[in-house]
Amino acid sequence: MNMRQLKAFMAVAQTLSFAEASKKIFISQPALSLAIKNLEESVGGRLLIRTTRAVSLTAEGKTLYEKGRRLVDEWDAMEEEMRQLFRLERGMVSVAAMPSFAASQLPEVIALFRHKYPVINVQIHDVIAEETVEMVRSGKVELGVTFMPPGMADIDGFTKLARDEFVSVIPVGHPLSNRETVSWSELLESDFIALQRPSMVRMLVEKTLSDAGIELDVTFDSHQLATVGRMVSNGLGVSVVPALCVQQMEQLGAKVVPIHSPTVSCDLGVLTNQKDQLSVPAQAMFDVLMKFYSVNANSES
Amino acid sequence: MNMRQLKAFMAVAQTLSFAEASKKIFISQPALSLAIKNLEESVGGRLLIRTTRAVSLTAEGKTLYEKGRRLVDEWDAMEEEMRQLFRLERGMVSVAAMPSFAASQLPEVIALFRHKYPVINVQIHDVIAEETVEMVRSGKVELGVTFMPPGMADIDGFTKLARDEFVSVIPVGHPLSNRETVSWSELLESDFIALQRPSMVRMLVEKTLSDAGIELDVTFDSHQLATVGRMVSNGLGVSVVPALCVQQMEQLGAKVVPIHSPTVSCDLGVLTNQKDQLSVPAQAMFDVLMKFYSVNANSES
DNA sequence: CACACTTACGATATTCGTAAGGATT
DNA sequence: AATCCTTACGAATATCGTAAGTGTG
Repeated sequence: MNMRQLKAFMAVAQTLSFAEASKKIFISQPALSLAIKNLEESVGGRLLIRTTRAVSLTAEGKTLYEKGRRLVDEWDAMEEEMRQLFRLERGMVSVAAMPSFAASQLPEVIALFRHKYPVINVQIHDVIAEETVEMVRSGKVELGVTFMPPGMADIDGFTKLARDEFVSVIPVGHPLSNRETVSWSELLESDFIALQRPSMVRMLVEKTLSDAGIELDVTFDSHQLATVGRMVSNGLGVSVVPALCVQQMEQLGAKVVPIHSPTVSCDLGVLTNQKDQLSVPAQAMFDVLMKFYSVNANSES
Repeated sequence: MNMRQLKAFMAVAQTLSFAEASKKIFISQPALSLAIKNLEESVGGRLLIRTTRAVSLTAEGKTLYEKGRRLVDEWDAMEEEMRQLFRLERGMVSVAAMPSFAASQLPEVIALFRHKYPVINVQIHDVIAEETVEMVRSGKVELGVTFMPPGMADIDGFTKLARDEFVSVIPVGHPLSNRETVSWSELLESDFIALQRPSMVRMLVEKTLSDAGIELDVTFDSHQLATVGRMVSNGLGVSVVPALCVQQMEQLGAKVVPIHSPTVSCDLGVLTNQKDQLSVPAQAMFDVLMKFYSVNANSES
């Protein structure tokens, strides 16, 4: 007994005619006849009663028809679903991203992805950088977008998207707000607004400054980048954020100025769990991310 | 995609090894390899990740494994059930029988059937003769055992089992109780106990007597043959029943004596719905019935 | 080198379509 | 005679097993 035979039987059971059924399933009528014969031999008895003028089901045939209908439907649904999965006409991809990325570039990336694959669902986990790593490692998500801290650079499954140079965020009207660049020492003459720990951005800033022997005095801190931006634009002080967030900060009404001495920089990239191969939708999302940054890089050069 | 390929995939998914899986499903390992390859081509992408040392499932492979497990289980169950149906290792037969048969020979027949086919369930409908015919005609039961009234002899789907000559039932100690035979006129000198209408037995007795110009005066009547028998054995009167019921009447303590002038007789037989072929269990029951009566006929000759 | 999967290839089995046969209306 | 299913048979396709190939630990 095989699926072809069962489908042949179902077609005959529905039409009660070998001739019609054979057209329905696109085989010749003798081929159908043979398929039914073999099916009957396989199960050990008659399923159909053929008189020269009419075809009907035996009691056992009726049983098989009832059971078979569900099975064939499920089979076809499964087959179609598998094809859809590979054609990206169905499916889901789960992505974790650190807040500074989730709030800045990610919506654009998702819009691009969604435009290209309109029926693939995207599950975003907006979590701190450390948890992004953890979620990828544990398999809760397939992709994670985060900064790769310079120290732990040899985790495999990290693909660099771009190098990010941190920039200062300064209120409009502040003495430094129209400068081409500012130095840390100039910046720290104003009150400093930082992200609350634990935060990768906060950590990178602190580490760079402490390496350079500069002391950071944090006047205000907040969990949300948007709050930091708003505080700056209201003149409460200055801050430093990844270049990722330039647009966001400007929209919040603050000025953005590059910093030097020392620069704070970090690699932005995609994490994947190397022991699992990416699903088709995850690979597609990965490609969209890569393309997004390669296009951006080209436009900048 | 076909069932063989799916089963091959399930085996690999379970063992995570082509070599082991191939042993499990009794094909060579290259044949398995090819089956998986073809399955992957059919669905349009990779289901398994093969490194030289380990096999694992892709995300899509996991989906197929989950869906496929149910489907394969249901398939195997269906296949086995169909085979069991034809091997009479599963199934049911529904039989209608008129009360005089249901209460006399039927238990023996069922015991024989059950001994031969211990797992086939038997559904008995103990109904009056007219309803036996109706239940077969409407398909509620596959077989009906009843008398075929002489008038409507050309209903097809009737197979004669035996000719039944009605006998008189007489209390022990009654003047006629030790006779070889009795005539109707002798019998009707005593009070007559009959089955209540509607009853095929009652109808046959009345018809025969009225054809012979004999008037029947019914003193008592009852629905149940057992009650009639008990009433006779308690000396309330005499009755006439099908020869089928001889044993039952004797067990109830009455004497049974053949009658003549005129004899009442009728064909006992099996009704089937000619437009439906019998199911395997119904055919088996039919055969048991036929054998039961051919053996009985032989033993009497 | 050993192990595990893939590819190559000839043999076997299955399935197919065309043509002919048989039975019923 | 027309219709419908079955049988016959050669061709095409699929599947199989053996043997050789490939890549990794």
